[in-house]
Amino acid sequence: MPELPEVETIRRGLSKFILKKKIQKIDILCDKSFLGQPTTGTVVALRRFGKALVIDLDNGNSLMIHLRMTGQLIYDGKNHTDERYAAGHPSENFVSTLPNKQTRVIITLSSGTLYFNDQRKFGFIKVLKTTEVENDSFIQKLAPEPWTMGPELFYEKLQKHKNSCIKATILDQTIICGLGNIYADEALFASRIHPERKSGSLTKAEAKLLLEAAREVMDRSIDSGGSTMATYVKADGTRGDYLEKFAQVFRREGQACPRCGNQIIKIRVAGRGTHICPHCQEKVYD
DNA sequence: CTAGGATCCTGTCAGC
DNA sequence: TGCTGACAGGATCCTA
Repeated sequence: MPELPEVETIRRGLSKFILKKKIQKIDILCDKSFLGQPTTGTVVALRRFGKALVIDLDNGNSLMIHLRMTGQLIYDGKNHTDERYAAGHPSENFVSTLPNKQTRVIITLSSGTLYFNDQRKFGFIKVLKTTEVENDSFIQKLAPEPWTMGPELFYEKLQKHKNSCIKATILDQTIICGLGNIYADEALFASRIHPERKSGSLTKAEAKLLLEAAREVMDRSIDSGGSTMATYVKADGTRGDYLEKFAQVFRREGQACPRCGNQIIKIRVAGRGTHICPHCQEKVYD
């Protein structure tokens, strides 16, 4: 669920609450959700690699966290009058009482508690040596993010995967890193490209437009504190408002296209729900 | 090697 | 009300 902008929002927000605090105890409520041996240590840094968050400790260990579809990180102050910062999968009940049915890991800090909730158990926390983080198989395979990838390289990559749908291609984190289902749809709409176009059919100009659109939609989301769904809340408990304010097509099927007024429709591409304006995003060239 | 589909898991919602 | 199937802001594994 959380895509790059949400994880970046979490990284920034959570830093305020857990930096310099010591992990005193880790309780694992679901074995599948925690890989490696629990560790203690003081939080010295929060880093992000694509959609993965890494918490570095002063004892040489790091916690790599991937929220996947339904993960959520919630910081709760010592008593419930303190700040609470929740981010990830949007869900009111995730935040209401803690721990709850979806709580998988509880990290007790020198002050406050960090809860890892995850309805579908796809996400995980993994203990790694700090020196090995960048060698982790997932992190190691990540492609550059849209801001650091040049349009020429992006175009080359599209040619290499010329027979797959452009949407599937930009969702592949080993090709370009950071986009998920929301921002893929938004970037394709912004650049007027139909998600089912073969990647190899994009012109150099279109590839450049798409890359720039990816940067823009994610910049905008980070600036507004991530996106919102019924259950999404930011790290400080306030809601991100990307979907409400900025999303043009995602989850807007049946509504009028903000650009041309035609009706936005929902289709299925690369196994994912996909939102397009069939008028703005013509399926040409195939 | 690429491309597409199934799969991990829990919960919710639409349609009988 | 109760059942059923589809679907979900992700990534990996298996197959052809």
